Amino acid sequence: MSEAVNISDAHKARLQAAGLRPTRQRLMVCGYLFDGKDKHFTAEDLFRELSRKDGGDSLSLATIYNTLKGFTEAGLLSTLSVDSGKLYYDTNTSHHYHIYDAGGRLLSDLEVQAMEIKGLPDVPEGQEIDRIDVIIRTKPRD
Amino acid sequence: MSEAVNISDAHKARLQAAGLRPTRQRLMVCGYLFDGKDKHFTAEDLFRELSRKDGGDSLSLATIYNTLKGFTEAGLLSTLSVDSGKLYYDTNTSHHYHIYDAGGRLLSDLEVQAMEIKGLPDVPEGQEIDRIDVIIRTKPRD
DNA sequence: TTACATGCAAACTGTTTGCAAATAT
DNA sequence: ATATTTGCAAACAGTTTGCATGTAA
Repeated sequence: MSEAVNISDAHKARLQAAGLRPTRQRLMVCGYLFDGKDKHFTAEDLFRELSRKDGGDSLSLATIYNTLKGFTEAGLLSTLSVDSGKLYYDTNTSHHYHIYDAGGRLLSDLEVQAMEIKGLPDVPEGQEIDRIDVIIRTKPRD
Repeated sequence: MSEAVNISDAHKARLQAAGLRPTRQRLMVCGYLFDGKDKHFTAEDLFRELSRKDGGDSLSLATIYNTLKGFTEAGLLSTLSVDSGKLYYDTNTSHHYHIYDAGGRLLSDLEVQAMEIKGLPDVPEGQEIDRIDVIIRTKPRD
């Protein structure tokens, strides 16, 4: 029965730990994003999702953009560009790969440790590998 | 001495084979793109590059966009999104991977056959792998 | 001479920003 | 009381499009 309070407290703590003030808007975003399931979405997706809640309280699109940017800088989200044109956010901030069904616009995570990439190239002098992005793109079987 | 004519003829043939009329603008683009070296560039990059030729003749930015789109649909170019926000074109249309130095904004090709990806996941029912995009992102060594 | 390509400007999408009002500390 | 955050509208980047003019076949 005190469930809601506890979840809300967890979000508040998460924000504070990240150095972000727990505003109503940020808590709304947390409430939607951090429910245990990994999510992939654009700013527009999140805006639509939060707007259609009948509660009446909402947030502006500009705040969505600012919030997502802040969360990303604070390490609460990661970003991904599958599309060029729009930026995808991912609640999974660990290093992982993706599989993308362009038709269904469906993006899922793949564990790095399930896959192995052999034959990595030498990187230029003074450089090192930051990370490796892998996107497996699928299409309907002919 | 007839070198220039031959190259120009090759571009003309390439366009015609792709079902595209060899206009002055498309030939200019070919002249810059297909010189044997693989190139990675944005529409803006190409526009700047072709604009600064002192010849005087030039092309509009809209034509650059239309031309690049047409070339891509005709299979003369491939595209790539490293950045989200802008679309990169690649003169290498075979299946290959990339290595990207975000600092220097430098993109290079990697041979698919030099690398091997093990542990590919099962794809959803009725789907098959279209292609796999790999981008190795490098950064200065700490 | 006809279908297609070009160039310009205007439209459009995704994202950022300036600033006054609201809110967290 | 002070520093941040919000929301709006305006600005911005990258890209596409409508339409009159120009060009290839």
